[in-house]
This record gives sequence, structure tokens and C-alpha cells, in this order.
Amino acid sequence: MAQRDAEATKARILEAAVEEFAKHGHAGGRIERISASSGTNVRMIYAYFGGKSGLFDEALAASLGAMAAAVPPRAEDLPEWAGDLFDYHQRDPAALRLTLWAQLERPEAASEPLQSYMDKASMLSRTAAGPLTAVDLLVVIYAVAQAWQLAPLGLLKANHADPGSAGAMASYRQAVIYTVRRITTPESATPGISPQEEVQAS
Amino acid sequence: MAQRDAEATKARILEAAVEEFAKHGHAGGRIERISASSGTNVRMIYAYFGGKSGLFDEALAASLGAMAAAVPPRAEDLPEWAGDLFDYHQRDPAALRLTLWAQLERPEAASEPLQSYMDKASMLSRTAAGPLTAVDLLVVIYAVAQAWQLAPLGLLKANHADPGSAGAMASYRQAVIYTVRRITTPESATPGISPQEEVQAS
DNA sequence: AATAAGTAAGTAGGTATTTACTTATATACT
DNA sequence: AGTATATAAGTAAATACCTACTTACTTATT
Repeated sequence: MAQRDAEATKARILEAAVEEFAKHGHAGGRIERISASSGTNVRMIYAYFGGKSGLFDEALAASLGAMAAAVPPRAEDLPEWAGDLFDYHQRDPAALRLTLWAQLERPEAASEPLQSYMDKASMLSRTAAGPLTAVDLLVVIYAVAQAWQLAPLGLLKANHADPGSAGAMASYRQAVIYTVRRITTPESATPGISPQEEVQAS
Repeated sequence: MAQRDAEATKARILEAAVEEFAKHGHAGGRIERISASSGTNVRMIYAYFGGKSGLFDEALAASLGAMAAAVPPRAEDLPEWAGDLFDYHQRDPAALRLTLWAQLERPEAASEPLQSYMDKASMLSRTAAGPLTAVDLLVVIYAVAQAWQLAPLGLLKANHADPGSAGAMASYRQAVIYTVRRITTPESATPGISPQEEVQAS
């Protein structure tokens, strides 16, 4: 089956690594499982990625890159952007899970100030929300977009018998959009806030 | 030194387990390290907790219980409650880290609908925030309170050279309180929302 | 032929869990 | 009360199994 194609096998390994590490994290992820599910050999991982940690870091970067490309920031409509982020995490939880794993297991891995963060922040800098800086706004939007994926199931069950049902999901999405709208819509009757923004559509 | 006191050693093991598992999670946590740092023997963990997973689950429950006791919900002032939650996570990140680990590694562990969740939710049910249910409100508040602990360092560095400095922390706390206030304060000029709530003090 | 891609079969060091045993404390019996 | 006995608490060491990483080799492509 396999012609010899270094790029292709490298990509196959990376794809399998994203899945494996998203499921089990760095400590729980198994090199052997990755090589098996990618149809390659353990040795290739060391040839191409240097080792387990190198592979993890590249898998994280690839997953984040894919997400950033799939859900580009929309400064004009932050509530809808949050909704898109929610949908993305819903469809493919790998990126979210990988970032959580990285935050817990390899906090140094994502500690460099990435250019993509800067770009997004400066995109939002004109949409200041009261005393929140653009970075703060990003932090909150990310947090709200993933709040329902992070919430303990036991809590969600207090609202929906099946917290994973389509109906429940739709209500979560609504809540995300509503919340971000409340945060980004300028206060009407509070002094000390410059009233420079336009009101956004629902 | 040691008279024989089952309860005391059990408590010592649990305390060490909270620390170890908060640091390294279930897969990364080491039974031997826990027994060493608690000044007991590996065997006792199996006698008292059944095994690694049983110990993890009890450590999680203990940590969550301690947090719930230390930061009781304040239905009359949700923004300040969120601030208190933020402070707690700041002072002792163990509970937050343990819940994240549990969510990733043992999602079934926190899947039972806990009574404490029900209680908190019903406490907030009178403080409905627009279309958000009480549970939704809880989900958002938890998410916002821990947003800055979860944010990648690379993003926070876009705002503060030292994202862990006291000044940065104070600004995060301000942002948490501001955000929750924006969500829980009733909208003034938007149709379709029943204007039943009282305004809360800042 | 030379080089790059791929494979199979190790190796050395860990890790959770169990087994077999020792020491302390409580209970029963005379 | 004082001794024998049962039970709970604690320990050390081994078992059985993994896991990341290497060495030595084979196969394809130019």
C-alpha cells in the first residue's frame, strides 16, 4: 500500500498523535498506540519528532492552528464568534482538551507570547468593553465559549436529564451568545464609560 | 512518634494525595510519592482507599468539599462571590486543578448529580439573569472565576510583562467582578426580558 | 551503488498492586 | 488483676506488567 512518502507519514503520525494526546494527555498518551493507529513504526516518531514531548508539542500547535484557521476572530460580532467557538469545541473537542492537558502537564509549552494572540488582541482593541482590556476580553470569551464543556456533568444534569442532547446543546449555545452579548454591549446608564461603540446585532 | 491512629494516617494520606494529584493528575501521580510524603506505607493506601483510583476520587471530593466550605455561595452578591472564588483559586489552585484533571482523565468521577450543586442552583434560581437558568448562571460564574487561571500564559503576557505579579492579579480580579456584574445586572433598554429583578449593589 | 524510508526485536528502568510478615492495641478468660 | 488471644495497624520486599527509547537490520527510490 505504502509508497515511501516522508511528508505523508509525518502527517499521519501527527494526526494520530492529536487524537491520542487529546484523549489521554501527555503522561497517559502511549507512543506505541500512536504508531499503531498511524500505521507506522515507533522508530519513525523518534526520527521525525525527537520523542514523546516533541510530538506532543507539535500536535498541540497543529491542533491550535487548525482551530484558529477554522474559527477566525470576528471583531464586529463577538457574540457570534463565541458561538462559533462553542460549535467548534462541540464538533471537535481535541483542541480544547489538548490546551487543557498542556496547561496542566506542560505549562511551559504555551508560555511564549504567540503572535496570533497579539493579532487577535489588537483586532479587539477598538471594541473595548468598559474597563476590560482587549486581552481580558479574549480571556473571558474563550472561557465562556468553553464553559459548558468544562462544567461537571453532575451540575448540568440539574438542568437537562441528558446534558449531551441536541436540545441541551442548543441551549448552551444560546447561553454563550447571550453572555458574551451582555459583556460586550456597552452599559446604558453607567457614568465613566466612553460611549464610542456601535450596538451589535443579536 | 506514632501511636496507632487510623483516622489520622488516613487524613495524612488524603492530604498528600490532594497535593500529588493536583500537581500530576491521575496518570502522572505516583502512589509511592504519596506514601512517602505522608509518612506511611504504600500498603495503607490499598487498605484504606482500595487503590490509586479510589484515592484520587476521595482526594477530589475532599478538595471540592473544602472549597465549597471556604467559599459559600452568596446569592445576594454574585460578583463578589465570583471574586472570592477567584481568590480561592489563587491561594490554593488544588481544587481547580483536580477538577480539570478529573474532567479530562475520569469524567465519570464527577458525573453524579451532587446535592451541593442542586442547593447552589436553587439558591440562585430567584436571581434569574435574563434567559439564563440558575444552572447556566453557575456554569458561567465558575468559568469566569477561573478564566485567568486557565488562560495560556502567552496570551496574558500581551498585557502584563509578569502575568503572575500582584498588580496583574488585582486587575484579573477586577475583571472577574466586572464581568459577573455585567451578566447579572438586568438589561435596562432591551425588550423581551421580563423586568422582575431588583438591582444588586455593586 | 548510495541514500532515504521503514521495520523488527530488543533494553533498561519504572509502576501499580500483592504477598507474607511484624508490631501494637483491644478483648476475653481465669 | 494478670495473662492469653484476637484483631487492627503498619512494614518490607517481590511480582507482573508497561513504557519510552535504541540498536541492528531490510527495503525502496534515484
